[in-house]
Amino acid sequence: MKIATWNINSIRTRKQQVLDWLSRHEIEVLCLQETRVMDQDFPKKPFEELGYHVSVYGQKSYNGVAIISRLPLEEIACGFTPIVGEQIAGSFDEQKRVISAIVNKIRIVNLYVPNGSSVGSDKYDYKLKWFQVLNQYLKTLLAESDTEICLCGDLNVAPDDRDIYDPTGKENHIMASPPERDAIAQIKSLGFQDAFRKFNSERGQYSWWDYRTHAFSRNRGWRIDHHFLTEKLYQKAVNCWIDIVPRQQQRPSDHTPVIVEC
DNA sequence: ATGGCGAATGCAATTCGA
Repeated sequence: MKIATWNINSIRTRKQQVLDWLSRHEIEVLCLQETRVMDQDFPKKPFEELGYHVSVYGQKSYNGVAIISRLPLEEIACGFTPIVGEQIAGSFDEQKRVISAIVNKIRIVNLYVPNGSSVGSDKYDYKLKWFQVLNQYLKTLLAESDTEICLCGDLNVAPDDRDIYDPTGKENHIMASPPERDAIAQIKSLGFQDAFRKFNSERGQYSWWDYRTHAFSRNRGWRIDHHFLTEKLYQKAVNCWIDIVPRQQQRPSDHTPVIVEC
């Protein structure tokens, strides 16, 4: 089955592009980030008419995640709280960035990791603290069941220098600073592996390009959208790739879809 | 170093993203 992740930067603006893309590909599960609408405003109907089930967790203007699936979504969990409890989740669910469900016996965890603004800022602190809550969340999921996990989404971190068009100054750059990469390493140490790197070790393949400075036409991008898989699922995976076609279209999202097949 | 673009809000100009 193919599981895709795509930060679409507004479902209102990108609805038709997402529908077209789903119509042209055999995608079983699509994880969306930055839907940027409240749940009642998400256009579920056209996706349901294509034969998908839709589960959303959104808010006005910012953030927002959704899972779109051919098979029914089971054991849906919105936010950190249902998994880790209020004590650990604190106020982190005020921003709608986490949705999870079981599809075809695989637990899908769809994440929109905070961007962090710039190294040393308040938002950067928030990002690092958010990662600590995520760590507890994943530990709990792993301890509670032997279900394989596909963690995917806009992780807003480039795991290594191959994932950045120009790594100069990365120590102080958001999405590449050592504490952010440590957070990614911590997730991996729980038992996750980067699906994309199972099949491709070349540099220069990206999932996000800045709207400004003609970044896309010059391929000045970053690989920040990922699938991290638990061991058995990682072994099962047969391919993982980036589809740059949606980024080439008129009025695109600044991200493009990444797909894993397993 | 700064700003570049695009979306949301809401109707002009500001905030935010990465």
